[in-house]
Amino acid sequence: MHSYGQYCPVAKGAEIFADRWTPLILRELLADVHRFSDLYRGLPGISRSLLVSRLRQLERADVVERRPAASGAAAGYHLTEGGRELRPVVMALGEWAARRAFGDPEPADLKPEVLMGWIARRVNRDLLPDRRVLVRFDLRDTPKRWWWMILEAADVSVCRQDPGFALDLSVTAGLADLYRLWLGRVSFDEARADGSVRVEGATALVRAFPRWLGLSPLAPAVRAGAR
Amino acid sequence: MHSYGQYCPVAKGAEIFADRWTPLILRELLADVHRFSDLYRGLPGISRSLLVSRLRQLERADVVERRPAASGAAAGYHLTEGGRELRPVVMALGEWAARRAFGDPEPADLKPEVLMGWIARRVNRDLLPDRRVLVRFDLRDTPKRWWWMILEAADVSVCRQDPGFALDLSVTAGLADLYRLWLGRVSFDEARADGSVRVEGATALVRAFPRWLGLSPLAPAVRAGAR
DNA sequence: CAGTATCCTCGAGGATACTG
DNA sequence: CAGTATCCTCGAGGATACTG
Repeated sequence: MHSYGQYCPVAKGAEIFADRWTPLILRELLADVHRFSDLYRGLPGISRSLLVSRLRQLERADVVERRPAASGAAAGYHLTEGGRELRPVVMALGEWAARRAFGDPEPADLKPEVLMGWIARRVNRDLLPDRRVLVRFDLRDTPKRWWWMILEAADVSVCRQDPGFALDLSVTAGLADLYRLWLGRVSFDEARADGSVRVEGATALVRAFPRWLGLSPLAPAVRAGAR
Repeated sequence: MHSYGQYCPVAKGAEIFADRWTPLILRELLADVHRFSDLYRGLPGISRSLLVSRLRQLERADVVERRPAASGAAAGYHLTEGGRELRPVVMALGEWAARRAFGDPEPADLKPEVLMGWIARRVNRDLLPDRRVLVRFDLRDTPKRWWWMILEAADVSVCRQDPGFALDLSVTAGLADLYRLWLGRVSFDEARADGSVRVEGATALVRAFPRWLGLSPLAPAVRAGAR
């Protein structure tokens, strides 16, 4: 970690926070991603060794704590109390960018596996019905179009193969359209109205789906910036 | 500027903000430092070419605007409206660090010329008397001990030579003590009580001095973190 | 004062293969 | 799954001298 050689809180904070990849690693940890492989998959472009090195730096700064596998619990990285207090910093940065540095998506920034992970993690599980729901996403403009999401109160998981049991809902959208919706650049009503996102299935489920879908925590800021 | 290749506000914000030196440059601009040489002097350790390159990046990001010299006004760098909106981000980072990553000063972090600049810029000029006040600082544990500060409602300036006119106040302190005071780690009363900072001169001026001295904007957070 | 131009260094981090 | 070990590259940025 680079030292600025200044006795100033902004300098000390920047030494810890303002390093390549670190804000994104904190974003993942704040979104309750804890396992090394999940962090790695959520940050395409980082190398395994750089991720390890950043996590070690954050451990030394008392922001992250590595919990070895215990009975029942998998090993993983967790924010300390001090680390959790970085949420307002990450949010302030994201809110600023949502308003001031966030345009329409560039194709190179759109990654189906990243978006599917974001969506799955933010599903409002307490609003789900008392049974397993299977949703298929058809990202019609991508090479590997089909994604399945299994929604249960206990867990939401994503897979690339048809799990084989009965489909409840089918969502059809362009990749950019689904990104725009989840990030709040367009509302569900707008996306439905212009046909960019289509949801099909039993009427009750189609109606419930928008409530299950938890948008990005930055969706309100993106929405405000898009007007 | 490095791209993270993600359509996410935190990523886009980090591309602009979370780069080496950038948070400190923004701190200076937010503190109304505008001239290239003043920015350079406030960031010991940066090279001229790196400062130029960071300022250019911030111009491209629409955060900074370079105003060429006009009649009466010197050339300088100014925050755009979007740039000024980064203040909550810089403050959130500083407040976090003040609470969680800010201990007692390391000798290598203490630089008299930096601290004198900070103090001069934050003097409460509207509380000054209706005349010029000359204050001499004796940083008794540093090689170049003597600093003079000329306080006027219109401007506060620092110099290394005795300006020659009558001295109003004399402040004697160790360098670390003066840093601790200005950053809020100790209060004026505590510093006076333990003798770490001594102020001498006419009684009325000695009484008024603590009100003239505007502490760091992060002093409340440092104070809260130091207990 | 406010930079630019040139040359060069070194260390951050990538690529790849391997491991408990 | 969660890393470590090794080797190597390249580009960010330092040093220095110069300029309108």
